[in-house]
Amino acid sequence: MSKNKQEDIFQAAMELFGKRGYDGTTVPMIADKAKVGAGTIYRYFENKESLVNALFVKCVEQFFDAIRKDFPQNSEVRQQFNHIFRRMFVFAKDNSNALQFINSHDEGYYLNEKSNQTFQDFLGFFRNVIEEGIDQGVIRPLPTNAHIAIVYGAFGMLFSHIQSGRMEETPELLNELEESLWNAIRVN
Amino acid sequence: MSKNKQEDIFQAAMELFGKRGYDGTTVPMIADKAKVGAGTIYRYFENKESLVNALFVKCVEQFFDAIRKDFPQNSEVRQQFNHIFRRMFVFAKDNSNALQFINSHDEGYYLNEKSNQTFQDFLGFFRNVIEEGIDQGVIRPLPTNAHIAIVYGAFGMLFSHIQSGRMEETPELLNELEESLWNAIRVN
DNA sequence: TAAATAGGAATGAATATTCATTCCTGAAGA
DNA sequence: TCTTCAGGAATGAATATTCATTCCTATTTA
Repeated sequence: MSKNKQEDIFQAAMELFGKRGYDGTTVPMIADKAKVGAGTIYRYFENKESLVNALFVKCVEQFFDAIRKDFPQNSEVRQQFNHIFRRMFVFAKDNSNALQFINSHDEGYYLNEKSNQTFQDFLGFFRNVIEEGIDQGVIRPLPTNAHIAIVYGAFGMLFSHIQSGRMEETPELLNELEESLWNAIRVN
Repeated sequence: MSKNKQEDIFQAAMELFGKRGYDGTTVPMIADKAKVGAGTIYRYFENKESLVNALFVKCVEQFFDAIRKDFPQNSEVRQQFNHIFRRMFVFAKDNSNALQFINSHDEGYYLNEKSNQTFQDFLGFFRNVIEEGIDQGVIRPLPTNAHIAIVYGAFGMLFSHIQSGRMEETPELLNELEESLWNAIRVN
């Protein structure tokens, strides 16, 4: 029997929300998977919406921290890009449920102000790196959001293909993918 | 008063599913928006799941047709890429609801065999072009799914940014984006 | 033993689906 | 030409089910 029920609920909700979506997941489903009573969930969260928001913030912050940790603030932009790219895939491998949950919920109508802000802050980190790159003339002078969409959008679908087994993740492939995406945003 | 109720139902469902997801959309919501009685929906579709599947197949086929039409079968791969890229954005502009619906439902647990197959056939079209490009030595020799994920994944998030107004679509930007994505997949 | 925690059956609201009825349209009859 | 009528289409209230949330009891902890 687990000691930390809140964490059990988070894990169960993350998996179910990630696979079936927010509205496709019922509270009793979460309770079953977490091996707690349905009522117990309401001891830890005010309601289903609070749960999904708390979980979203938690997951995005984990992802954000994983990327920020040891970030080479004073290195070349190319090196910073390498850091971000690698950390994204490491996080994806270690926390595939979290990532699947984030990617399928970041536009949910049930997300509150804090959740949306947290996600914006996360993307803001990429924004800074890209703007720095544009200023230095190493990244193409396009709207920052365009570069973010290319890199993060591609990453999302790459992850989904790896996750589902339609593609195999190897160190060599990762090297190639990093170069592909860098080629997309760099000046020639 | 509209003449074609089935089409009214399709349109309403497409918008609502696209914005709120399958489980977040109720049948009465669809009926209201389509301006038909709730029961009428069941004269045209066996149930909610049949509706979402019929709609998914219809939308993907429309998207597929829009891209296949006038496809330059005998041109260079670079030219074929140009064709696909442009058609995707034209379709996105003219059918934003359809595209939003497709992109948010292509992994839904409620999709049946036919829906999944239709989507795979659609991606298969890209696959052929990319494989041809790899054979000719103009596209990098990576798994085809990797290239598809990069291009289609990036496209999906670019569309989402344009759609929501976070980015403005201009002819110049489109030219740049096409080049960015081609740079991602081409050999250097 | 008192207080806090957990459980899960009970509840009421919301939802998908059904169905008895009404509404239209166009043909038949006067 | 006007009226009647048949049958398919449409409706939305009614039903059966599912769901989020509550609440009372049992269990654990201090």
